[in-house]
Amino acid sequence: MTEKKGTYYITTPIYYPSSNLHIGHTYCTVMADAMARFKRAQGYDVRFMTGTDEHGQKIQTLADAKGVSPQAYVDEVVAGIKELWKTMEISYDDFIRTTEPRHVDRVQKIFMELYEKGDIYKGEYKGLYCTPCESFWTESQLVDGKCPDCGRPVEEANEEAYFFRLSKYADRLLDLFKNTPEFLEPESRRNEMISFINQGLDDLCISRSTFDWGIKVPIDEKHVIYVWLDALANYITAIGYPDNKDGEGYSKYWPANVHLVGKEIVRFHSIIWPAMLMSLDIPLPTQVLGHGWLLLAGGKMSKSKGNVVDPVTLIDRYGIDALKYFLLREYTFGQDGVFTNEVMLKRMNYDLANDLGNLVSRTVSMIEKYCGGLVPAAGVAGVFGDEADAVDADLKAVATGAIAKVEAEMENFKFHIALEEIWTVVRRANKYIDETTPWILAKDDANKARLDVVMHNLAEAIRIVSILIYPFMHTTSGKIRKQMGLWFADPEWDDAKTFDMMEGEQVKKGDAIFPRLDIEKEIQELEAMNGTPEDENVPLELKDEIVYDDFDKLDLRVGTILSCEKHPKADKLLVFQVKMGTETRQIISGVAEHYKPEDTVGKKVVVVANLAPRKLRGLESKGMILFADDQVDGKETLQFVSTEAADGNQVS
RNA sequence: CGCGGGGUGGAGCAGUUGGUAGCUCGUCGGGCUCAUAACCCGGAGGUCGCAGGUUCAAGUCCUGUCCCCGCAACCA
Repeated sequence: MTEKKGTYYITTPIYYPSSNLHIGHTYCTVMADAMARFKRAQGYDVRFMTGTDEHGQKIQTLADAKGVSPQAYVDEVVAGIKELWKTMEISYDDFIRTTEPRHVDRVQKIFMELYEKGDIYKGEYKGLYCTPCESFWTESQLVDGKCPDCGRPVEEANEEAYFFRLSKYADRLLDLFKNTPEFLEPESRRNEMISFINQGLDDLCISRSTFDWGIKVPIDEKHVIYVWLDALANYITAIGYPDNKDGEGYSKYWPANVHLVGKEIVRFHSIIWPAMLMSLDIPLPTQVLGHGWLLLAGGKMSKSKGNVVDPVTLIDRYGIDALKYFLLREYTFGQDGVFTNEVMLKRMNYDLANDLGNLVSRTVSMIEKYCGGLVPAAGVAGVFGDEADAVDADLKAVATGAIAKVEAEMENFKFHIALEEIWTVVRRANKYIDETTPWILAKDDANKARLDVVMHNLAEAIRIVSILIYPFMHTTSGKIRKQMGLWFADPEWDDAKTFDMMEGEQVKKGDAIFPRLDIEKEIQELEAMNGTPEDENVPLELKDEIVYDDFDKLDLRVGTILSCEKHPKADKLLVFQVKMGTETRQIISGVAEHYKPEDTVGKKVVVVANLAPRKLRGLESKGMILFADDQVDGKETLQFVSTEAADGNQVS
């Protein structure tokens, strides 16, 4: 029996259900799932949490636009998310939604705890307010002193708001990063956070009164609790805090072992969240891990480019296990990785079909052919000569030694190396077949004893592999075990330490575990599915509709770029002098990374000529040059929107 | 002089405390036929961004320098 260990609490972020999830979310959840299954296999009492963060203005706005209630809106999206996790066989123990009463109630209690500790105070959110837009803006966001959304004047206003004394915890947070470096990994993120704190922490605004889709502030019904307090708290409300401090949930599983998060939200999890916990005076999670992003060759995923990777499509074609294996094996935890169909398909073919699938296939065939389909008994050393003993011993050592390596790598979330370690066993077994040449042994009955030992050893190696891959690919593990005659029980993790456990199992050849893929053909078909079929007229995803009068407000003009230079005090800005008929004016654009200044001179462009002037890093910009997104050699870039018409002419 | 990360054979990456430069793919050649045209072996290919320095010894430490990528700021 695998011995019982302690508890292990792992979380994914709670995702924002403003739209369906993509492969990036899938990636994060797959990692958490693999770790949860791994820890369960090791004998830990695992709590694996995921969920959705459902409040906020954006949801409210989306729901309004669709003409449904916010709750109805999120209900639908969340149902889709749960469906996806079900399809992917994600083994979460609980799924928390921030709109659930259990969460709402506990967040309000947490708010009160913080309030009573004196860490929440009512203050004023000072800003410049645009009444029609109901929005606050900072000085730097304004356009010519006016609302950046509607262009109307703003007024100084103070919105009453509640604040959390984040600044109070700056020193303790710095100590945390210094004394407990493993709290946040990878190291690069930690350094970023330290420098962020050193720039000075402001208190955190934790309430809003400009929208109401949220949890009410218990002492002030005009306010709803803003996202951070609401969302981050899920990690403890989901297990019962503060209600059952003595119960099964919180007292058993807190502090969490790992919060797995994307690099974009590391800051909230490693600064705001610990500060909140310090204030509540409860222990901090052991570790926050920031993973990287999956990027596409053409840049980030976006629906308008038609390059969104839909996990469901891939699962339908290749299966859950192949996709999970690829995600975990291909990418280095913590670093960004580039997703391409070719990389994925090669991984699936080389590792899964060629190495693992073929190993099982050839072994089962031989046991059927040479041993009547029954796994022979173990052999002993010293019978078939030193050479035979040596290869046997090496195979055994590699196979039984893998578990310790896998465990060591998994401690550090090195999924890709852990899987690589397992594949050294697979490769060693394939090599063993070549070294022992069973098909030659089979030609002479005198070698039957040796042949049996060889087949036994191969069966053992495969059995061990089936255990080690179980946390990553449990379905595949089951398929292999069925073919090997081991289907009657779930794999016991610690059995991977022992050789010579099999004898007499009835093997049975089945379908290929991972059929070999025709990579060229698959790529073509995937691309065909992704691209919009020519004859289909699929509506674009657009911003809100406008009326003609809105358009008529724009005064677009043709201009010629006379000169261009880099903005002396900004990296991304170029300063253009544009001649539009009688008038030449200075326009600044944030396109320095796409154009060399000298290459733009003489180009004809279209300008929004009546846009209010605005200072950018000290220089005034009067108008806006139009650009179109483009891709050159797979890299995102911009193109001037150009025309041959004469300078100064109107565009309509 | 904002903060941080990185520059290693054609591609993508490993390289703890300094001691013969590894892995996967590709490529060239060979072996085998049990197996999903899969598997196994071998070769070629790198002055580890550049320039100095410390050391018996540096990809690994120090200094300088060039380039790339994140974060923060301005992206009308």
